[in-house]
Amino acid sequence: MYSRAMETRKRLLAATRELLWERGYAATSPKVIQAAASAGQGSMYHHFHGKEDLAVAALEESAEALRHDAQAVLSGPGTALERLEGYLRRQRESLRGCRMGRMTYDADVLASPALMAPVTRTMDWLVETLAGVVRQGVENGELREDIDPEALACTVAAVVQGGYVLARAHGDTSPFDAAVDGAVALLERAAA
Amino acid sequence: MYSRAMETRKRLLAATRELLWERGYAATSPKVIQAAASAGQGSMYHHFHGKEDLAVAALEESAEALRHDAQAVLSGPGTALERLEGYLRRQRESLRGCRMGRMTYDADVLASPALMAPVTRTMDWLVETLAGVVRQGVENGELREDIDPEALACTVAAVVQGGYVLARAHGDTSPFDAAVDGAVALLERAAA
DNA sequence: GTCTATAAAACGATAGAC
DNA sequence: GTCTATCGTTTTATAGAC
Repeated sequence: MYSRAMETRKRLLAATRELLWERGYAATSPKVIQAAASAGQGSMYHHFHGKEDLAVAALEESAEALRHDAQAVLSGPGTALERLEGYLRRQRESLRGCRMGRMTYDADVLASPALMAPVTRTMDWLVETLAGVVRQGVENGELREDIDPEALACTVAAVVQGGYVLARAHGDTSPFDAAVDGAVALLERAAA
Repeated sequence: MYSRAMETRKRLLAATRELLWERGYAATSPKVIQAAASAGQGSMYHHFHGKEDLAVAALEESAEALRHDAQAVLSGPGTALERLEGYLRRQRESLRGCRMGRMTYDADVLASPALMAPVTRTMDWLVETLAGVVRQGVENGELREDIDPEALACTVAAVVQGGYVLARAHGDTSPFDAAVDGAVALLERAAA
């Protein structure tokens, strides 16, 4: 899956990130990671202490990427409303779900503080960042004054996370897109 | 966990329903099901063809219960808006997540049409039922005419499913409650 | 740094006695 | 209907040669 042009350590991380997204932590065995990374068993245990250690490193990379992508939309140009809509509408592989959000339904992840840490940190950061955008909109007079920024931030983040679940249940991206359309329509009525 | 006053078959189903909710399918072994149901290995394989067969039966029971509960709120008394808010606000063990929704992140479930069927059917039913309530509200003149019932239904369902994910990521129910508060506030602005 | 061999445990299922 | 014994596989990790 990954060419040997990349260093073994990086190939292991890239393969793990992909497999964690696709199958979660518990369902991803060291063996399939090694196969996907074209690395032997010895290499994996040389570069990492074990499956958990490798997964934590991979999750932290994915968390960083997620924050980077969201940051680009949320602190980019445009009004607060435009940035919120941009976050909701930005291209997503909706059927694959959220790299972080999906971990909350993996029992092994829940049981490991080290694995949960990047998940909690990333989702908390996301909600706070969204709340900051809403707060700006309210202060600008762009959004109604009676809006609760923390609550609306959670709603927006939940629409995305829940949209993934609906799409995966349906086996098709359309429920994700519909959930976003509905949310955008509601948001536009919340303009001052 | 379950007293022997209940028949073995029912104890197996009750234990499986609980474990599927708590840990998902892949992470639930026949052994822990048997222990929780106070049933031997022989009993389990007498009453069911195997783990998958038992899980399908358990999921179908949980799906039925979920539809029953949602139906009670959504086709109960009150205006369309009151029923939608009732659905969003009704008591949920938000940290436990959704019995159906969580299955969409279990690789073994995704790979089995038999296990996916109740999940797909239930979520599709939920969205359609919510859309029916929205449609009534629009026809009543209770909700604005420019609302897309299918889209708003997906948004409402997504807020709940995503609220669970946020709550589990945060380790605390408050993001779920905040997401619902934000959604209710938006919905009230969509009144005609 | 990477390889192969090995190990202890857990998994899901089956066999056959009672 | 329920029990125990057993099977073949997979999992995660370690050992030790190269």
